[in-house]
Amino acid sequence: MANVFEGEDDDDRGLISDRIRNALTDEIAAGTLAAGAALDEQQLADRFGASRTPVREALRQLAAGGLVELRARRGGIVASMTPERIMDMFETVAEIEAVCVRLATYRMTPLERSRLIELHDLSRPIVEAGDFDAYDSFNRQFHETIYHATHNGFLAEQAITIRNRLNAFRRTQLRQGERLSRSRDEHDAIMQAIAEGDGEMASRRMRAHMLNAATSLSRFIEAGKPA
Amino acid sequence: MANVFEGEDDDDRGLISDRIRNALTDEIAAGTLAAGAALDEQQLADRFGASRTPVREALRQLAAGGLVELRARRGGIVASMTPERIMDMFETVAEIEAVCVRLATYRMTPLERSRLIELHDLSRPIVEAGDFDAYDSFNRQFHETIYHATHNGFLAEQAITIRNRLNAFRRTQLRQGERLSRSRDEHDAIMQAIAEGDGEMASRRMRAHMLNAATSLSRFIEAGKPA
DNA sequence: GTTGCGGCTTGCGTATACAGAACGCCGCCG
DNA sequence: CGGCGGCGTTCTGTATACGCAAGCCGCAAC
Repeated sequence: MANVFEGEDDDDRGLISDRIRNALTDEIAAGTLAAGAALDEQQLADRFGASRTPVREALRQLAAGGLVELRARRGGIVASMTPERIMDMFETVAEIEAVCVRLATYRMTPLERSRLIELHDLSRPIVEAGDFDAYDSFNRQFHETIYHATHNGFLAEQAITIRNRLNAFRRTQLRQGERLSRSRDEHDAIMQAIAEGDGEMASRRMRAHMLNAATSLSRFIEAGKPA
Repeated sequence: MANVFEGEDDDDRGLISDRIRNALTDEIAAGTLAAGAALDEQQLADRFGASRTPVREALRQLAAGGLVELRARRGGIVASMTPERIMDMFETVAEIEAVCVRLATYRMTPLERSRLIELHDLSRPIVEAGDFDAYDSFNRQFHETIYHATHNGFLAEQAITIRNRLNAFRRTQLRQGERLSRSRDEHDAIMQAIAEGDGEMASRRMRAHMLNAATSLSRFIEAGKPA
């Protein structure tokens, strides 16, 4: 959304502040940095071999993203991501996706529609091969295509932003082949509703689809870490 | 949302970077700083009698809020808020509000329900008196009460954030008494749907309510400035 | 006349330095 | 023995300095 980064997702290249931000994001998501942990600027600067300035920028960006909390003159701490909060985020993204697919159903151009169908067809061999990484990539494309088909740039940005935020906590991805084919089946049902021009139906199915994915993950979260 | 500031809304006090941020926010919203205007860090630092460091922090925060755009090594410009983009924002907030009221209908506690009814009743004398400022304040409370009644903290934060973003461009508020009573009537219809426990109905009515307010404003925006 | 190259200028990204506020600790007093 | 106040440390907030990358303009060559 707001932050316009170059095409870089690789580290080790580009702005140091971005590298620090990415590293901290990973560590927070991985739980290496526990919730509530104090984030000392000087300390982080030393760790990354940089000065405090880029560390500060990284912290500000993370604060904007909700990963850290900044108290005036008392430094930053890792935001506490309770299981409840993560579930709230899942529900929110599910609702937003539901809105997106409803609007997209009514507004997508024939070109966008064929592009989506093409994408969806492409996912069949991926599921059959059980290629998780490929499916993840496809899945992202699939949903983002829907975002853009709303023809509402702002809404699309919001959806992508929240989705990315959530992805930070999704490293423990589902690696069950079963979930893969179920996901595709759900996509299929959504596609059908879109084809029939029934936005409301597509919306309900999308919401269910997202919540299914969420509850599959929730077990890990519940069992994983209390905070 | 993410940025936790002290209770301060007054300027002239507290962190300099916050003062700069507030000042720039006001100027951008007021149109003093036109869309696309270059934001030179040194220049701004001189204007505010500060150094570049707090200016940078302010710009980063504004970028996170979407008010300015930062291109790497090419400085910042005021984000171009086209009428289309503002309408997109209105539609997005309308959809999110619709989601909120649906969830709230199904989840609100009796206490929250009575609180909302109480609030709604309070708005009648305000409308009759034609007190725009008071209605604005009430309206904010009304909607935020609904957000919180979703019992989804994250969703509530998102709703408030987007609503606040939009408010920056709402200085040309509607000052028509007619709109006031229409707004209250629409609230009334929403309340009725909530009372009947019909979340879908409440959702549709909320969406219509928000879009009504948006189209009322759009004339000003269209007529006002092209960018 | 047009196009490509090279130096110059501007301003961002980062580093370092200084001042003030918050927290902890120790000693003193009740 | 416990509470309170002063002092020191530590870390944030801000200021200043430096290097480099990108844009721009002019000149020269074709």
